[in-house]
Amino acid sequence: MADKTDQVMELAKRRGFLWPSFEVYGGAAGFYDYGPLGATMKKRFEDLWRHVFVKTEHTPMAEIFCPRVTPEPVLVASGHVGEFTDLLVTCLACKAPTRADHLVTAAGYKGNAGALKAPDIDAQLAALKPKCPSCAKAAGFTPAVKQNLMNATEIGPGSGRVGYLRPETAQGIFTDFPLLFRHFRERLPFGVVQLGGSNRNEISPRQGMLRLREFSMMEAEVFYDPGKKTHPRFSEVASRTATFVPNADEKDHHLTFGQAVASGMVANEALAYWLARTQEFLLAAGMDPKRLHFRQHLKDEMAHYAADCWDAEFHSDRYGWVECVGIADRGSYDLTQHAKHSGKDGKLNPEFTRVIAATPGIAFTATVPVPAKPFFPTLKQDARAAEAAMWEGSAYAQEAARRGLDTAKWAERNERYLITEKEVRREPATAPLTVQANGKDIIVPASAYEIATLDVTVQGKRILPCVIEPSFGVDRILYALWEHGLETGEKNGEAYTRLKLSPKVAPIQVAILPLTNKDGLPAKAEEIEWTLRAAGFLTDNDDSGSIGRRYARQDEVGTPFCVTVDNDTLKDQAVTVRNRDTGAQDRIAVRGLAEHFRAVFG
RNA sequence: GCGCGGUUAGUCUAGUGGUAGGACUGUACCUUGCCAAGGUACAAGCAUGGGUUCAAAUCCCGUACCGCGCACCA
Repeated sequence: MADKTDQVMELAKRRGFLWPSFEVYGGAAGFYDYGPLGATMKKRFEDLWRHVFVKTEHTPMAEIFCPRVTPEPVLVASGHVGEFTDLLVTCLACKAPTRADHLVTAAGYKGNAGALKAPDIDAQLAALKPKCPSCAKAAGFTPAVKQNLMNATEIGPGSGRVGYLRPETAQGIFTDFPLLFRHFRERLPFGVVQLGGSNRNEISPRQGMLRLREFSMMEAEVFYDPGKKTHPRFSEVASRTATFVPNADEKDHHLTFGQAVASGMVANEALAYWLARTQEFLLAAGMDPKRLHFRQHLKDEMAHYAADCWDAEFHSDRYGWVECVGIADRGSYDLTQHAKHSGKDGKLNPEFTRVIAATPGIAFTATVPVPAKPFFPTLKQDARAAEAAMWEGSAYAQEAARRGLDTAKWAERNERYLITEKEVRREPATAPLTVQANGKDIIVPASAYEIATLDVTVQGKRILPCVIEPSFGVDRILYALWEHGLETGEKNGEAYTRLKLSPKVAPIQVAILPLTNKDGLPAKAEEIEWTLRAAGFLTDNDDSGSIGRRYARQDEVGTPFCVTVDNDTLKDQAVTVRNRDTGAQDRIAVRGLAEHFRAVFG
């Protein structure tokens, strides 16, 4: 009993969309080749994504391309080196490495050894005293160490510099952030996208296209001022509707994106905007709207740094709801990590903390008590603490705090305003001042301090931008388009398959079919085909078998239009254009054919 | 990683130890003149390694790959 997945995979393999990689050598789990039609469709699909997320996006957007081989420190900072791990021990006698959980299980441990932490593994090994599978001696093992599950490699021969194939494309964008910020002329927001391959050495690749060891991603990292997670064009998407599954009740809510923000279901406007754009893209690519929803991560599923996270999920007959896009408000987590790890002496790398323009109109004037000449000799060891207390208790400091300005020059903050303080006046104090410092009241005599009046101007704010990340799994979505597009039924009592691919991603846009192989029709068909190719269309030319058979072939690979060349064509210079979905036929002049299709394909 | 099931042409499938069969697809020619018509011919297969046996697609063991469950899972 072939279910939809079987039908899709059978069709994909038979017609050149998708092939198991390296099959003549026995294959390799978790890898697929895109065949001629699949590769073309993938390319069109990615170009459609660029159209939505770069070309027609009002936020300034740019595409970059980074290497897949990534030096270890980058992935230490991102947390991947610490996360993708298994435990490994080494035999003290023969130095052969073994996976610790296997060893423990083989020695009789009941339960899930894979869930044991390193100290538990060590304890089990000490108790069970297993033999080394390599040398058969029970000589003991080294303590368990974490073995990373990323695909490791070397950078340079024998240099010992460790690298990994990246598990996501995002890190290249984050590490380039200082350069990108400059490229965008130091203004937020802006977005950077990357399309490319990533690798995860999955323990157990499963479910066809849904869990691969090498896969393609399309990721956008959109950087925002943390205080301004809005989008100027939100009104254009606010009235569109979608199905939301919030973590509060895990039920379907049919709402507009505007309502989802207003009700607080989606954390902020910018995030909701990217959800809407994601929906727009997926529907344009051909996903079934009834089989698409947005599911909010459960509270324990959400990473601790994520302010909010929604997955776009498509519904598959066999697999149920499948995540294919993750849209996360990642806060400033990634930039913070890279700022910390690439910084010196434990300080944030200033390359990652960015000065942005100030909000106008927050300059003010206020007074602050400042030490006069006798201050230090008078107060002696309490002087430093008293000075700080005077500053903190001043009208100036209180006004600054009220306005959210951080005036503490020594503060290690991710976010602070850059201010200039200009002293406009200084007057002698008229009364003693009492401050609390070092756990006691300290009286500062009037002779020991003066009153300074400061003009304060906010020049800008030093921040770590936060980021909203729409991250697309290419292979999963392509699978969804095949499954959602697949239409099986009967035609004249025979099984009939139609693949209703969106014209925007179909690998063949127009098939040219000479009605017969006589009377110069094939030559005419070829001439017409080349006209269309020259106009930029993806075409196929099929003169084999009956016309019905050829329509069926094209329907099966999702070709939206067939052009039939008949004997009349030679006389009237017109062809029949047949619509895949409706079967409708139009007579179109050859001369205007390219223009006709240009209009149809948009 | 553990467990269960599977692997025969491009695809689907028959085949309980004795020459691997069919359907569909494909290609060529004839035919056909707008929705998988017909004829003729051709091409194409037992995942892999070992074992048992006079003889293995078939029985046994290992491996790879595929699917499912469990485990794992930015």
